Amino acid sequence: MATMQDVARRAQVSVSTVSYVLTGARPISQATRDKVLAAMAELDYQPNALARGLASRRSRILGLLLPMDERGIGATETAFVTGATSAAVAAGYHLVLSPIGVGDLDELRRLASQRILDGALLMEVQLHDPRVDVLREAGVPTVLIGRTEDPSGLSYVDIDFDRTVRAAVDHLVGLGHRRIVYVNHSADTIAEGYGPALRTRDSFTAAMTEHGLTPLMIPAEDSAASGRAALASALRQEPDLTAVLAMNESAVFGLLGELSTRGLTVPDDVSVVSMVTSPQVAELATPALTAMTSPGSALGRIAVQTLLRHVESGDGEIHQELLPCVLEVRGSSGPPRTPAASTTDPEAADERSSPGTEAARRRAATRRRA
Amino acid sequence: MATMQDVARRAQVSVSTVSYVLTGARPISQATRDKVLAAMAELDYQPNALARGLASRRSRILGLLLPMDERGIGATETAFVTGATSAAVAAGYHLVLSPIGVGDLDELRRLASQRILDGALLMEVQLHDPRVDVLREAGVPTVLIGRTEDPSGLSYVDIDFDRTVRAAVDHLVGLGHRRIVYVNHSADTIAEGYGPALRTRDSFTAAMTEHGLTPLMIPAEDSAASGRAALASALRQEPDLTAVLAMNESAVFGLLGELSTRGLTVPDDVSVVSMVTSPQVAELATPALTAMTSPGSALGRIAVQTLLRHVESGDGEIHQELLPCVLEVRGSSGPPRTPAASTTDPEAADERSSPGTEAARRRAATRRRA
DNA sequence: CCGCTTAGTCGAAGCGCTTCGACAACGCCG
DNA sequence: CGGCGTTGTCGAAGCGCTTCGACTAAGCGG
Repeated sequence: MATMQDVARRAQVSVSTVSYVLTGARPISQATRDKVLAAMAELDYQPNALARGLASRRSRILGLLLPMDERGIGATETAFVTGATSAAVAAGYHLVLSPIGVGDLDELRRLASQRILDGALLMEVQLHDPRVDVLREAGVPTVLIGRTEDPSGLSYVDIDFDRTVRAAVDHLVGLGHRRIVYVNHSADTIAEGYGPALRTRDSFTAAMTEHGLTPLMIPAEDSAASGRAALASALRQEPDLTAVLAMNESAVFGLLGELSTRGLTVPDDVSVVSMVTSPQVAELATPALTAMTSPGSALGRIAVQTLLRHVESGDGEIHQELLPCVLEVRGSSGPPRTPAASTTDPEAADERSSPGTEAARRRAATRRRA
Repeated sequence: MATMQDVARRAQVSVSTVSYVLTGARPISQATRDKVLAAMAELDYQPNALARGLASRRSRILGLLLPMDERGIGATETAFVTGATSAAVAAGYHLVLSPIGVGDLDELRRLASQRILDGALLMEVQLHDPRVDVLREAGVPTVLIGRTEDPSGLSYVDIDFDRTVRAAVDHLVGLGHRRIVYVNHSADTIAEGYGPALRTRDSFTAAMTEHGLTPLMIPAEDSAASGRAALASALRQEPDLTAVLAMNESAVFGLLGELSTRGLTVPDDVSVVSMVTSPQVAELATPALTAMTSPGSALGRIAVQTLLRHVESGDGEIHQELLPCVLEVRGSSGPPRTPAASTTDPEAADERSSPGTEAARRRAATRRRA
């Protein structure tokens, strides 16, 4: 493995000159630069990142702290990661993921205090996230993906849950739905301070109230079984419901199963809209789910650029940005059968639907199997 | 940030003594050790990983090279990652994930030649994986998760696809199925050299043949739509099929949707077994999928231990190990309705099933909605 | 033509740690 | 009791790089 010494010798210049060619910290004449670059190429020289980091006090490594629960990493997070990675690489940094959640504070402390990371991106941020304090104590510049309860003084990027929920509600209300139930994460998750669950709950309540409708929220664990239970509970509390808005990807599938078990069709009897769901997952369902798609890749890019600004300018000004999810209408949402009669004959319901719509087409397809 | 100098001064010993306390490279008396440890605690000393790495030529960082396609990381991979992480941390190493696929060879080369990693774990290994060569050239010890076509001279851990497929086939044959179709990944994926797709294909053919049955394999893209198409194609080629074995998680859901659309029930009309599928995903389906659960966490642990043996012993002997997935019977598999008549009256089919089995119970539950 | 800035290069001093050789002090053996 | 292997500690020499001060050679306005 060639060192800078070798390059310098071969190019007949001093080590510092080679360094300046690499870093651009001082001007180097074109002739010298060419000699040095040629020597590097011939020796297949690669700078030793550790030595460089030690001398410059900058590792050029960014950490993405990404809790991994047993469910894995969804397409949304993946988009975020790829967006962040390409932004980091473009800036000459490495982006490494570390599966560190709020439970692994010791490992985080090690990572942060050992000066391995120039900066950190925090995913799955909780309202009171101890990781933020650990990083601050260690003096590691940080950008949050999500928000703590009081994010003042912290840079973050996050989904604009308020606009997202409102867009979803508007979509359903626009289709004619009045009885809409919101399936959220579990009560425990909410109590534990999971921001998205809280924020969407509040926005849902506000949006429904503004439309003059009564908000009904049902919590559900992140499991299919719990989704089934949630639907049962929803139908008990609101037998006339015509639409479900869900924040809980795992529960949605159970919910769809339960609808089918009860002989209710989607979207004829009940429309289903899933929040913050990737196209790939939405397409798994039959019919495919109308969903709010998250701007994952853009969030990742913005987060890295913000972080680098902090890293390179020794803590620049804070930057806070919210991006909404965009509505993608698929087969699971359509006009309600009739405002009050959810048990009407299917043929009758068909009469009042515009025959050319996607929803109508799907409904017809679904009926074929009856 | 305190340095080793500070600790040495405070403990009234030399820097090297402090170092020996930390590394244990030479014996230190208990009294001295205590003084040093006390000083470290008082100063909240954390060694600088970069300096340590530079001096010792060992970064104590292991890389997990994990391609991220748009679908994200499944529960299987997650289990692997957590298993690997805890093994690494237990050994005093950091384990960082890097989303590097076969397309990011340049980034991999940077990472490998810059001496940041002591070793690498390679996931989603292809039969001819260029990453292996890059790592070998850079002299980075590597353990594969999966296998290249000719893995001689390389350490790896992998799923024992042969035993896994045979277990799945045995399960179905044991239930009485004779017409079993295998839904694999796409022809492109196979052509591209995706090991699991090839190996399971071959094992399926062998297992079926040994049972005196005719193997039928249908390729499918990793999407629900393609799963639907695959089922349609399967029914065209083998109208009497009673069971589907699937290697393709995304396609399974489309396949289930298509079964339902055609009025075929699971497992009454068709049994479905999914390969290398996590319990979490299996539970998303209705009924929950009988599946082969991968030994993810154990694979991760073994991989790291193998890698560390290479790292610490300057390339020890190679280690190759295969672990099978274990069968978990859920609601999607049961005895076939009748060997030849797939359109028989459901009540008649019930006559010949053992009434106490889980499968029978589920079938009864399913029929309730008719 | 003089002093001044600017471009271009070099040497040396670290960055914070590991590791090697040296050495003192201590039993322990015959 | 003299030589010898252990044990415990120290000082110094790096690891491969960045960066600072210094120096030379132009370039330039007055």
